[in-house]
Amino acid sequence: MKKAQRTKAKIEQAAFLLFAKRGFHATTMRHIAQAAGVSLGNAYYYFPAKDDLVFVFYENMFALQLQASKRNASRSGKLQVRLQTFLNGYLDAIEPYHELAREVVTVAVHPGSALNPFSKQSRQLRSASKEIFSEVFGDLIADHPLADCLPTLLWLFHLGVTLRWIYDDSEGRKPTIKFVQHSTTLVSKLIQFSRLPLFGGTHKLARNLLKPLMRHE
Amino acid sequence: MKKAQRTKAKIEQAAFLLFAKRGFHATTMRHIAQAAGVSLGNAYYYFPAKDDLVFVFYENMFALQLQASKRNASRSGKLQVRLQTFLNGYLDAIEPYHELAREVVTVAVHPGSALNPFSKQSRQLRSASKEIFSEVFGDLIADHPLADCLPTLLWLFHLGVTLRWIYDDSEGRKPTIKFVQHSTTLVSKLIQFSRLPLFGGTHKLARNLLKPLMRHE
DNA sequence: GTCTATAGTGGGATAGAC
DNA sequence: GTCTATCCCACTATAGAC
Repeated sequence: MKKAQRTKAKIEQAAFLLFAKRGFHATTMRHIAQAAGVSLGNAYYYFPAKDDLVFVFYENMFALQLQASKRNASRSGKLQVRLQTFLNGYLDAIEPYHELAREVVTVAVHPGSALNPFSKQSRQLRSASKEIFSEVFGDLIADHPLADCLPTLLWLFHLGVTLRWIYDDSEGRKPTIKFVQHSTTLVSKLIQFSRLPLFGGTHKLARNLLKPLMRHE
Repeated sequence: MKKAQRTKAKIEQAAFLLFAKRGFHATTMRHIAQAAGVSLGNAYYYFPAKDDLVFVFYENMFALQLQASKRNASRSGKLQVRLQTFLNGYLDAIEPYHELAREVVTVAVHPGSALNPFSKQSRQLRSASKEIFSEVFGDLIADHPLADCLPTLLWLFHLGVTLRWIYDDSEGRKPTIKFVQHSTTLVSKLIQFSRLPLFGGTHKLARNLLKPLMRHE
């Protein structure tokens, strides 16, 4: 391993520890540099902005989520139950980072930010996430008239759940659990209903709406 | 008018001009104080944080939107057309602030921020907005089984449209226009469909989902 | 209560020497 | 690649004038 890589890794490790311990805002670049045993300027050499370190942290959080979600996913049963189980597993996995997530959205939502879920930089993460929805729920949606759109829709839905969770400052996240319970029911009902010929006219509409979200892939 | 009010207004005016000219980030408290002809300390006396000035600016944008939207709203015709006209008027009204809006979301989305659309501080704005939806579309939804929820739903929808607009960096905002066209069609179809007895079971679900959003009012 | 002036803290980011 | 020194800015503190 090259020296440069080691230095970079040291800075990342120090940053992650401090982020987890004190949050993003309270962790300064000076803290990170000191904990990593490098100069401030050197930290900036590898990470031109603090947000870049946050992005790497965010990528790691996602990797964690991917693992946990695959583990907890059941491959049989009703769509609603499976969706609920899947999302509950996901929420359990990210629970330790609730405080951090509240801070990260501040940065993530900025249109030019790499952390923004629609950004070019997070394209890989996004594709990987959609892939998971397609794998885990593929058997249930394969014959659906909107089969090509559903992974994207489910990915959007999971973003919504994540947002609800971020804004949930209650003790046991009961409101989020309730939200997941009700929204998965609604979503699976809508998915079922949309199979009916009555909704034939809305399919093209839905596809048009999602097209821009699918363009980067 | 008291001297204090005049000073406060001076600072606000200076801030708004500079925000519009250079953006939030590039405008420093020193600039604002200097342009307003007051000391830095005095600016902080009235606005303890820069974000407080941003919030007042944001409130103003909203007031503008309310006026424009009421002006442009047609009171007859199909729901889809009326929704589309309404939203297009809204988008025209906020168009001059597109650059600024991109910056403001960064602050607004933070769960603890006053600018966050779900925050306590913006309760009045939120109620006023919902009130508008209820006034402008009241005749079409009065007899709907979900009549009590629809203003909140439409308000959420308008937030979604705003977000789409913020992320639209194209020249003439064509993608947003398209989005409004398609999404208003989908939304009005869903509102129509949800009148059918077939959907009786989903009404309680929808109401449960929206309950938390309605609690602060 | 309103306002100025000034000095200082701390943190993000950069320049330039080595 | 790495460091030191420096800049700029949000924000605080304070002492005092009106």
